[in-house]
Amino acid sequence: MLDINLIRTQPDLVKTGVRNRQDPALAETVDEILGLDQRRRDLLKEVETLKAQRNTVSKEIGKMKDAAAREAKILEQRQVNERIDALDKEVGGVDARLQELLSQIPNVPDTRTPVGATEADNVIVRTVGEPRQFDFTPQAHWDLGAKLGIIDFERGTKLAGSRFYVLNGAGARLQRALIAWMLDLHTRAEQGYREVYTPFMVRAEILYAAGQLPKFRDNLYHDAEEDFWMVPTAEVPVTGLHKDEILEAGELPRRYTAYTPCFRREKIAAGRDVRGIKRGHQFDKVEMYAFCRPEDSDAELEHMRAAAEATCAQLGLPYRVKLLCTADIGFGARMTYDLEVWAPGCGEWLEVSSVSNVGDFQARRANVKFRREAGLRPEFVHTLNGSGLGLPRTLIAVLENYQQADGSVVVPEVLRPWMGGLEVLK
RNA sequence: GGAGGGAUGGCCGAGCGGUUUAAGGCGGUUGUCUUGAAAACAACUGUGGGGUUAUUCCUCACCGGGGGUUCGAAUCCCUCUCCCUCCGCCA
Repeated sequence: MLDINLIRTQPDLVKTGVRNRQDPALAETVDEILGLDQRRRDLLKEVETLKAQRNTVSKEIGKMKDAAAREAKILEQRQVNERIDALDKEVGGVDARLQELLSQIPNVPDTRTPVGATEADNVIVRTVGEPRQFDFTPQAHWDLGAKLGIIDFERGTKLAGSRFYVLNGAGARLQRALIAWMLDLHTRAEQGYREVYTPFMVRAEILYAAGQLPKFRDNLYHDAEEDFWMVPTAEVPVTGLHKDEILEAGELPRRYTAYTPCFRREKIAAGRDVRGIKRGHQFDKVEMYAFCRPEDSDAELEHMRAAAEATCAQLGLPYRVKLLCTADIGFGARMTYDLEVWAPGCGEWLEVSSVSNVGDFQARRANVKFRREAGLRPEFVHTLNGSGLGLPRTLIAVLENYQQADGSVVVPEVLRPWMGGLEVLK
């Protein structure tokens, strides 16, 4: 959610933003918002004057002794109340429309976000690590995993249908090792994230606060009976953690890391990426999240990007860092880095992390503020989120990068303590 | 699942149709006193919106959320959420 004040004072900045996001029609929405905002303020002026009068008159009535005069005053006030009701109704209508339109306007891209027309205009910032040279043809994880007996696609389908799988034995343990190792990495002092375990089902209002509703309703799983919503990412419950709170300036930045399963319908992508474990309705992810002061969010983005990079680097996976262009950044993001790891078996770069500075866009919606100093007005915090990392794709990259000619897979050194010392999956 | 009791400012806690401009207390900030601190005393101390600006003042809304009754609602009615106590069930 953008600040109405920003739209009021710098409409051209907002319009340029939506054009750069390749959504020029929204520029007209900005104009409609400006009109509604003016109308709203005009109405408020009128109705509030009337309400001030009513408050005065009501007090007078309370003190009146003469019954006839009192009755006359009450009748008179009834007339005024009709006008107030009508105006209130109109304000309500204007307000609802205004909120609806306002919620359709995406965040203004950061000046450093490259302007681009398609995802082809994303900028590769750097590539780290050399893709390994194989003296045999590397297998894709769906072959590798099936032959090792650690990924069972048939039984996954039996249990829940397409896009589901079962991790078996060392495969299940490898994923658990990755999760535990990642959480331990992010909670170390130099990264500074606090581990939290949150509900995996939340109320609708938490999804509104995180910006998932109403826009992404179709991608969410929902229990109608209890009105519980399955989280599509840990970003949702962690954003909600400080909903309607005013934080102390001294406790910022607040960094959180959380492991959750993520549940997504993936309707839009039906038919794409059906093979393997790259995209499913249920996947695990370790997420990083930060609440910070506005002036610190640029640095916080780099800190989080570095934390995500460290995860890839310490696993020994070749990866590259992409700076997303205006056409490809998410709705709430001002600036986003994507991290992609190389998967030699399926022969593609897999997005394992997306690290974004959301500015005050989400904080405004979730109403998370901080107080700079005692006595000063609370201000909105900035929030950032990033994966650290998504599990299925990291698992793919580990299996495919560490495979050997005989179909066995070497366990990356850093994971061995969580694997009971196991060195090779075979 | 059943029965009952609650939700009021940063915290505690009164108010249960009209001098409430939400009492009182605690905490906090500032000041007086003091070499300094404490104590005492005094003042100030919520959030959001709109207007105004001689930067100060005016105004509206908010007593868990939403809706209603009324000239007037923290107070009455409806509804939802959450918390507590007891019973039942249960990993």
